Formats: sequence, C-alpha cells, structure tokens
Amino acid sequence: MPYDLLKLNIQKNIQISEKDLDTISSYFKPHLIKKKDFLLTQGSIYKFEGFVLEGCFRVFTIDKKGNENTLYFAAKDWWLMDIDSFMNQTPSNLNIQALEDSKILLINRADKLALYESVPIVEKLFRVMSQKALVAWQRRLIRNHCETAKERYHYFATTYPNIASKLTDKQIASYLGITHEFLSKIKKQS
Amino acid sequence: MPYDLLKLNIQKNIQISEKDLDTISSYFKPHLIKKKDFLLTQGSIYKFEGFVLEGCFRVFTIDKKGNENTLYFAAKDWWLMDIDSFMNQTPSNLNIQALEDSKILLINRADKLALYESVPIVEKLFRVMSQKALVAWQRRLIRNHCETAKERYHYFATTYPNIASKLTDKQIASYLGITHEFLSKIKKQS
DNA sequence: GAAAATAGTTGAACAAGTTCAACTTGATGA
DNA sequence: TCATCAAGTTGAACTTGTTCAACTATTTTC
Repeated sequence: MPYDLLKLNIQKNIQISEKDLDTISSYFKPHLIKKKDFLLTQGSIYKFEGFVLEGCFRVFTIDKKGNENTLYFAAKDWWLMDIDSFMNQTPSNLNIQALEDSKILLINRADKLALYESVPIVEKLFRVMSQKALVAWQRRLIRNHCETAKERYHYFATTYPNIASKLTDKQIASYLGITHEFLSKIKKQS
Repeated sequence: MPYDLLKLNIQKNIQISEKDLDTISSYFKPHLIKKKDFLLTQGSIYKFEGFVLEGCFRVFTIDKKGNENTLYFAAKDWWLMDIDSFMNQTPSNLNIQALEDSKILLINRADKLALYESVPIVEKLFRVMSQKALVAWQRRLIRNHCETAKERYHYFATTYPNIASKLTDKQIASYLGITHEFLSKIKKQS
C-alpha cells in the first residue's frame, strides 16, 4: 500500500480515474534513503522526481560566500524536484539531503517523459501542481519583503509545526534567510 | 498580425502545429488599456489571463501597513495572470495597473477552460510555462536572501534594461523590497 | 563511554536598511 | 502658464540583522 499516499495526493490536485492512478503509480519505484545521504548534489544532473512517503528532506544551495540557503523542506506527502535541472538536463544548483531515514517514490526522467505521453492527464496534474507551487512562492517572497525575521519565524513554526519540530535552528535560519545567531536571539525575545 | 507575437511566444515553450496555434489564438481578444488604468484590483476576482503586446504593466499588492509590494512587471511578450484568483475564483490579493498605454490579448475564464478541453496541448503549454516561472521565482527568493539591495538593484537594471527604463525608482524599489529613499542612496554610491 | 564534532547562546561592534522630515526637481493638468 | 502633485534627494536618528569570538550544551562516532 505505499501508493495510497501518492494516489490521495494526486486526487487532491485533479479528478482522475482509478485506472490512470494505477498506471501512474506503476511508474514510481520505492527507495530508502538513509539520514544525511544526498539524493542530489550541486553540479550533477537531476534524473529523478520524487514523492516523499516517510521522513524529511532539505533542498538547499550553497552560494559563493559558502552560505547555505534552504529553498524548502519536503516531509511526508510532499514532492521533491529540481525542475530546472530535470527539464533542461543542466547541472543542478541544488542539494537534496535526507534529514532522517526516509522512504521515497522515484520516477526517472525517461519514464516521466513516457508517462506524459501515455497518460495525458499527467500534464494537467503537473500543470495544476506547478501553478499552486507558483502561488506559494509568490506569497513567500512577499512575506520576505514585508515581514520581519521574527514574524517569518513564527509564521513558519505555526504553519508547519510537524516539519519545524524535526529541524535544527540552523536549518530553520537558512530557510528564513537569516543567521542562526540571530534566530537564537529572536527565540529568546518571544 | 497581432497574434504573431503570441504564436512565437508559445513556440518558445512547446512544439506545436500551426493549426493548434491558430485555434489557441482565436480564443484571445485584443484590448487597449490606458495608462494608469487597472486590469484588476485587490478584492475582485480575476476573470482573464493576458498576454502583453505593447506597453507595460505592474502587478502589486498592498499590505496591512499600506506598503506597495511589486510582484513583477509585464512588458511586451510577457504573460499576466493571477493564478490563485483565476483557478480558485477567490478574491484577488493583487492589483494590475498599466504603466503606459498598452495593448493586450485577453482570454476569459470560460474560454480558457474550454481551450484546455479542445486543445489538449494547452495543458502542456501552461505546465511548461508554470515550471519555468517557478524556477525564476525560486532564484529570485535566493537572490533576496544572499544578495544586498545594491546587488539586487544592479542585477535587475542590467537583466531587464528595457523594463527598468520605463519605471520610476519608487516602482523599482517596491519590486526590490526596499524603500525608495534607500534606493536613492544606493544609486548615489555607485 | 570518552572524544570529537556539531548545534545553540550570548555579547560587543558593526553594516544594512528604515523612518521621518525637509527640501528640490520634474511632470501634469485646468 | 501657473499651480499642484508626485518623484527623487539628503541627513540624522533609529531598528534590524550580521559578524566574530568565546562559551555551553548536545549529538555522533569510534
């Protein structure tokens, strides 16, 4: 039954037949990733797309100054992808690391392209998912512009309590775009 | 020939037949928008998607403190949409204003939904467009985290010189997420 | 179970960016 | 063409967040 979670997730995005759901599921293969192992490292080409069944991942870049910058965390029921690298087959700017022992469903690039062909509704699925993600990213940027670090921290901690509880303050700080020293001071204040 | 630009734009995203291009184009209607007029205001529901043929638009929100926050500018050859409001038929958080007299192709919501049905490749078109946009938003957030306002200003001014030249400093500042006073000081330094 | 590495705390000095207010310049419109 | 209104400039005081360094607490690892 590892595919139940995937199927439910898909149904949250589009209306789809059981048959199509089964076909889509059959393309995804379960994998176990150990804590601290990398699914992707900066410079390599991302050849998979993933759906998290258990555990938690962190997606981040390292800039010129050596600072880690977390794009997002992916826990159970979240998707993992480096769209840029996957679409264009260019070296990735991202690192994807398991924060704990994790279980994930993966589809490789050739199979994904085949899936778009054989199950046309998959285009719609990823269109809808991408558009929802786009809205979320727009909102996050706005929050970055008009809220202080303290406000952003509390938003994150209350919106994603189950993810936040798995993370170190250093990881949270790299997601908020502040230093971990400053996060420590924020937490002391409140 | 107002549809040539639209067709070229679509061809940059996907491979598509002339027939499909013509069908898609037929759903879009040209409109003129006068300088300072609004295509959308916060609180109303967005019923159109647009493609800019001439002129320039600004997409922004106004937060609780009354500060304007610019999400993006859309000049010739750019798309204009409030995905959130359009998809879910919820009141929009965005304002879309013409910065100069502009010409735009619009498709209304019912026609857009019909278009997805009648020309299936439109799903792929918007899937690809959304994924590209997503990558751009992710990069912008990272830049906001690891670059100073000065670096972000120069990145914007050199990456989009033709858009930047149409804008007031106040509008640029609201895009960068800084005050216009500080932008003035940045420009003086360099 | 000891040693080593990593995470978190705190303080002082600093840099980046804001706020407010006063002023100058430029655009716009009756 | 004069008056008005919005855009841009500048300075001083202030707030937010950074840097670096020294320290403590907590995990990891052998």
